[in-house]
Amino acid sequence: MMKIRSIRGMNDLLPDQSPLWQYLEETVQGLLARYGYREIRFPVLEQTELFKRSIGEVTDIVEKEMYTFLDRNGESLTLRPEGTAGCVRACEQGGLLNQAQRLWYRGPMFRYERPQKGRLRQFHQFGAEVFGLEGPDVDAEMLVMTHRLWQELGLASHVHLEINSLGTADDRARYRAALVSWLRERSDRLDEDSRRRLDSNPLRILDSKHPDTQALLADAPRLSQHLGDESVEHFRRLRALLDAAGVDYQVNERLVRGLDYYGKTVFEWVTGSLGAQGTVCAGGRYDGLVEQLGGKPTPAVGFGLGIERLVLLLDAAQAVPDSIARQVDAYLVGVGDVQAAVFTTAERLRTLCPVLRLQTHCGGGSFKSQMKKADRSAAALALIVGEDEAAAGTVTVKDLRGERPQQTLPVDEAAALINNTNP
RNA sequence: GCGGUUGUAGCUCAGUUGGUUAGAGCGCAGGAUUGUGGCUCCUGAGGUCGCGGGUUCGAUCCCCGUCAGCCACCCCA
Repeated sequence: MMKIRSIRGMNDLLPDQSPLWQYLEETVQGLLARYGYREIRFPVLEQTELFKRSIGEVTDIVEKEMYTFLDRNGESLTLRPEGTAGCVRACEQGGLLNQAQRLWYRGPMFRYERPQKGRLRQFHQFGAEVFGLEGPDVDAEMLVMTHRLWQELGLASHVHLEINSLGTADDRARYRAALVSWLRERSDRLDEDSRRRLDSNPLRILDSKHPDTQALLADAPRLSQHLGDESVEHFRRLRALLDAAGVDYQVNERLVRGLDYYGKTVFEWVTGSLGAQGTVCAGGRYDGLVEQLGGKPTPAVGFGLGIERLVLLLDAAQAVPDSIARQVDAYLVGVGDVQAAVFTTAERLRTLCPVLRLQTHCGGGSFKSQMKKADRSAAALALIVGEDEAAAGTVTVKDLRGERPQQTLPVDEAAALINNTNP
């Protein structure tokens, strides 16, 4: 019989990897909480229309990368390709947008793409969104916060920040017209993909990887010269705040981002250590989106952070903390016919040592093999209950990693010892 | 959707210019050591050589197809 495999690009997280994910998730969540962000959860599945209206009809995400299918009643549904649209929908529906909100979420996103390093069909993101604040102070706060994250994760030397301003919708429309007419006169020098984008999404031509196209663009009209006073001032103040906070950045005029709803501030944290998919965290301002989805005009900024990419980067940067290797603090073994005593001892210890991660050996086997398992578990302590201990109500505490001598103590005293010595 | 590359043990990989029982290291299980793990030594389990077809006396090896993984393009976190 044919074995069933997981769907392409949808990976399992096996237990050897999950401690690293937990470490990362706890670090990020802790940081968000320290900046006053609150968690929001919303479905993985939404009406297709939501994504078409927010991401943009002619973006690649909507055109060819969405997991879309018909529900039993004929309604078109889509597995979320990103979080912002659903977050806005949920906030609007939940009546949250009549005041400022700092929110975060985490979970799987889905895009029908060819998998490669750092890119999966089901991938996982943290998202943070702020509503009701015009910035640029919150824009800067987000960058200061993510900057702190890299420091806490030990990745500060592996990422750099690129920022740009896309201006207001009007600024962009004027620039788009100027760029398109300029490029059209030289369309014979454009690569095929870029020529196609002339009609669909001309700004994306700016960050084409094609060398000839990049060379051509050197003389093209510049977005920065089409920004209105408001956008220029917003960007200037953002840079001043970053300077004051000591956050290094590069202004990248070619940084345009792929989703239609961005305007004014856009940014990417990029690493060179991950191959072709070097963007680890990216986002920007989207002041028009809430209104576009039927709400009141509401300024907003947000970013997404790719968990898989961050896990890869932690490995590449050798920034995985040693502490996650130990998932069990103590391993309790039983010698002889002492099963009842094993359980009562273990339960007593779990009551008296509430933070102790205590694994009891099950499945029998020789004392020697049980000790071997205790060692392999990476536990710091082996706890031994033999016939003698069972009869006396004691337990033997053996330090597997350090120099402390082995001791046989009444269970309550052993618990006190463990509480005093175990981290 | 296009291109490149790789599929041999749980993992990392040897191997055969086509020839009997396909190997190693790590891991796993047991033992040397009947209440003490790690180090050492011994033993053992574990393989449709991705799948299907073809050539051949004979294919893990050669040919064709197919599937999957990886990397890259496009795009994005």
